Amino acid sequence: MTDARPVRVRFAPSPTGPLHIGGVRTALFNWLFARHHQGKFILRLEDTDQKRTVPGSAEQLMGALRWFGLDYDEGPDIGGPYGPYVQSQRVDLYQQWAQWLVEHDYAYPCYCTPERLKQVNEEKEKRGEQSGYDRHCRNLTAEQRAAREAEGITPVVRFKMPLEGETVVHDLIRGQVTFENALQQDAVLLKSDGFPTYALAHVVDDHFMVISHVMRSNEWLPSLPLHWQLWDAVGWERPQFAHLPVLLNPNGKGKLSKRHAGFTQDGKQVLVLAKEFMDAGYLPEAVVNFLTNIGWSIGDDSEFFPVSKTIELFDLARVNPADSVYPIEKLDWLNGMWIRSLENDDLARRLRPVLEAAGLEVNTDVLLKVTPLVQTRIKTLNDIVDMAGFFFREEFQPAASPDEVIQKKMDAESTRDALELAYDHLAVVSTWTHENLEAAMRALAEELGLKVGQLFGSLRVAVTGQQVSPPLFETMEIIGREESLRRVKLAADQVAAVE
RNA sequence: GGCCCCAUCGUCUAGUGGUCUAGGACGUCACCCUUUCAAGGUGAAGACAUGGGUUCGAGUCCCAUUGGGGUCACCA
Repeated sequence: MTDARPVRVRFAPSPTGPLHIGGVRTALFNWLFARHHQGKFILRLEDTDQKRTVPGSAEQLMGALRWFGLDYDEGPDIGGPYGPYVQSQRVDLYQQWAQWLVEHDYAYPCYCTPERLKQVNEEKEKRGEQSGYDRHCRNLTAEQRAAREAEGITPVVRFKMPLEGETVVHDLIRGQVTFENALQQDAVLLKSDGFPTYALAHVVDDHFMVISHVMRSNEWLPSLPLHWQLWDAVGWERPQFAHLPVLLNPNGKGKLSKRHAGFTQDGKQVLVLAKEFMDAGYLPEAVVNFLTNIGWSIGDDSEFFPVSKTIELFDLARVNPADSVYPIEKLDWLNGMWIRSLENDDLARRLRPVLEAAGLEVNTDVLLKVTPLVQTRIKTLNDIVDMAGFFFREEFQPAASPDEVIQKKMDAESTRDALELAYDHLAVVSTWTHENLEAAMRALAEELGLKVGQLFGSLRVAVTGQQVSPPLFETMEIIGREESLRRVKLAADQVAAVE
């Protein structure tokens, strides 16, 4: 890159609803690029469509970016030297430049009604021609314009696309792309409500905000010739462009969307919204790590690494131009990797709100002891509720059925006997440590001619109420002698009832 | 349909003309470890879409075909 301008990139979403994971990815790549080059990452809100703007979504969006660690240097809520960073607050600027374009014959007012536009299209279709505006108002005389104005029609402003030749654009990821001008449209720049369209607004803003690189999803590539010509018309120095590959639906069809995402093989719903990832118990580090491995690779075969490493090595040249189905199954793996990499108190700190949200009362001492036990066993933070919620429940919930206590090749009677003997042996264990407990129970299993799996299995269900749990004796150690014994007794009685 | 982009295991990817009988990861399967479940260890199956060129030599370059995606708004 020979561009000497300081790196300034932006993420420019429109606050029209919840943030999509694809948006997070676009933001992430911009952020990585900025951080790698010690440049600035800017957040700009593109709220020029009054009808679609939904209140509160801007705040949610900013919250999500922060949750993912994508801090911006300039933005709506923090300001900056080139503000305001909300397009609805810059309408005068766009109108001024729309006016300038008209005065310099790069654009023209168009008085056509939506009805006429629709009619033109239908007729063209009937004749088998390409659809599109017929440029009816492009060559109106001053008198004709005056007449329309006199009728009280508020025009839109359309760009005068060159009628001949071609526009050769340059994309950092794909190289040169050539478009035929005759096939382009005279796009609307300023709507009749006085607000600009994306084409005008982003060019004006990118210029006045001194944006050096425009990195956006490749859905924008087809409109690049229009933007390219617009930059030429106003005569400003163009930023460099990079059109990022998009995320595709895992179920095969189309770009990733809430509507069509579907379910994975194991029946889990495919997550699409940023908030869904936040709520599902994923670590921001894991989601960021996950996203960096799609369409970009670090180059050395590793896939689990901190974002600091990504910043260090991030390079647009390594961005894969092909779209990709997002490998959602890797997220669980990466999340597990990240969970296992956390220090105990850090993991405990993140686990606490999950337990509290499930209505459990969290004792810090217990949590700190439970955390290492679940660390290799949970894929998401939320998994702790099912795996170890019993540590924090007010009242013990025994297994739903005594059948769960009874292990294979055993019956109610032998199980009850084993449990009662276990009770006696546990009651006299010298010091209540998991080592002592395990030694005592192994001895008992041998004495009874049971496999450890049989005895331990019954005890596990007795003590935890679950077939799957953290290691049995560590669990009993945390629960304590009295409560453990009570539960063993309870299970023995429960089994006895079916004899 | 027009235009544009893209094309390596099921999926994410490495691969920038010879080191590719194509490497890694997730997932899957098997075995080991093991008190359940995980984690961990070992191993297995699994891909250059097709057809033409260019070249001494092509996964890598060119063309076509096929397939996929995007886009054709007074939405971004």
